[in-house]
Amino acid sequence: MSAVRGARERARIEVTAAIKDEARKQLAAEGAAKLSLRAVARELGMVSSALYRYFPSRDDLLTALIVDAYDAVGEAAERAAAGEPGAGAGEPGAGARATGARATGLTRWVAVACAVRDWALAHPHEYALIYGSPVPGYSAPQDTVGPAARVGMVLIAIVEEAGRDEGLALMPLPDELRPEAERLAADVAPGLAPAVAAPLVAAWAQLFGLISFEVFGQFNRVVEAREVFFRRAVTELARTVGLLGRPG
Amino acid sequence: MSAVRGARERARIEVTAAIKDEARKQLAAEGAAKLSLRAVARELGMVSSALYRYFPSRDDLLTALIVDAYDAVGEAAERAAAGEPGAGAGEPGAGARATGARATGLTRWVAVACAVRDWALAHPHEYALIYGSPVPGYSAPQDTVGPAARVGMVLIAIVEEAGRDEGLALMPLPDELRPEAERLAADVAPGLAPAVAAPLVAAWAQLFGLISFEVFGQFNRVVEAREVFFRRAVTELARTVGLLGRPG
DNA sequence: GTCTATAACGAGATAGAC
DNA sequence: GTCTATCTCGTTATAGAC
Repeated sequence: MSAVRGARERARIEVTAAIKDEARKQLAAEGAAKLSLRAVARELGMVSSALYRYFPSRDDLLTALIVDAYDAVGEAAERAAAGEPGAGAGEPGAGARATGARATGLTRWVAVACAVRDWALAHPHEYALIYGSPVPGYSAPQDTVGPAARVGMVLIAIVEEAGRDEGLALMPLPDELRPEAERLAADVAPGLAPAVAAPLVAAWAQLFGLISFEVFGQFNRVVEAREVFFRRAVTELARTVGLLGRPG
Repeated sequence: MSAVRGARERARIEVTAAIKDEARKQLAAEGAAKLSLRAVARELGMVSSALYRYFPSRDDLLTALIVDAYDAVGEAAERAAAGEPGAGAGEPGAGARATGARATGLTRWVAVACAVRDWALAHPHEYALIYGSPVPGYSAPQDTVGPAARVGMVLIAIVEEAGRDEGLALMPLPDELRPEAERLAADVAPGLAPAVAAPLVAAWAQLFGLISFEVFGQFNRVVEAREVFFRRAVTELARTVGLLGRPG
């Protein structure tokens, strides 16, 4: 009985994964707006109504893809922040680990930025799904806000820790921004100094501006040495959130 | 005879404009991926084959919409840089004109950023068309690169002029970025110092990162006081391209 | 209970004959 | 330009296999 349920659940998980994989293929080929349950079913050799056992509607399938994408980029960011390898040139502590020293806030910041960029370049269509134009007629449910926040949380944690361990070199918070900064800090990261909340959100948006321009082709015929350019830009970005120092 | 041709040409211009207007409506309703010549024709009371006398293909209609959008945001940026009103809170020289003084580089920079943001918020679907996810199956022809460059050219001109009139306070150009910066400066703005080219392109991308996050909904439940936050962020951004000073 | 298949609905796109 | 026959789509109801 429990073995049967185990087998059923395993089968269910496998079919669910197959549906999402096929849907991701269509995402790449036709775009999110044209994602079609029938086409997915056809390609899988199923009948369209069978898909409704796994996803109650087309929008629910889209939501699952969006959550998966946010989770994938969030996990890449978390691994990079923790100093795990895999991102290649981006991981922090490549030199510091040898000497036993902890990676600095700046190094971790750049590592996370590079990890997010690497993921985006490797999965441009999933990146477009979450950071590109909204899908017409689709409105994201509450389920997406947690996964969507993961990358931002990683950046917050880096700056928070660096503030404790190394101190931050911040611009003074302008008066006109004080109420917003205090609300933001309280809302999103209790314990974060209001003076760092506003620059941090700005740097977060600006980081994805750099990545979006590269992934969406705005850098064609403009920027050629993209990785070195990106590393330089996000290092300067780190300075605006108070993370000082020059890269090694 | 020439009067007849004049009337014909006037009619052609009017119909072309009507087609593009209807196409823009569909852009808003269904997204660029589902833009269909047939639906546009139906809505205009024409037959689909008649549209082909105005646009040889769906992609040509898309290209026209893209060029129009780049031109519209480019013109908004150029007007703001020239100190023309219309953007509301953003125009430079509001105080300086009264005293007869020229707007500073920083003031003009912020004015351009605000004008681009205002345009984007007023035309979110056209903004998505040019700065959002690429349209699947569509590849932009050469005709779009000129209009696409207009906003960037405005930013370059502001920094160039400020460099002549006020001087710039720049970070030193790192060696690893020197070849790219020199190529970029030579390619895109002869006469621009290589040390400013790289930060300028980065600031350009980051500016659109701020706007995209706002237009695409990433700031929902995160940033509430969006205009004051935006003005602050782009002012700080101006500092990274050597435009110094605090806003008035 | 869990799944798949058949059939159907209303709406819309599409291709081709006329 | 028009009309029609044939596709697609999301979604539901229903019946039967395991």
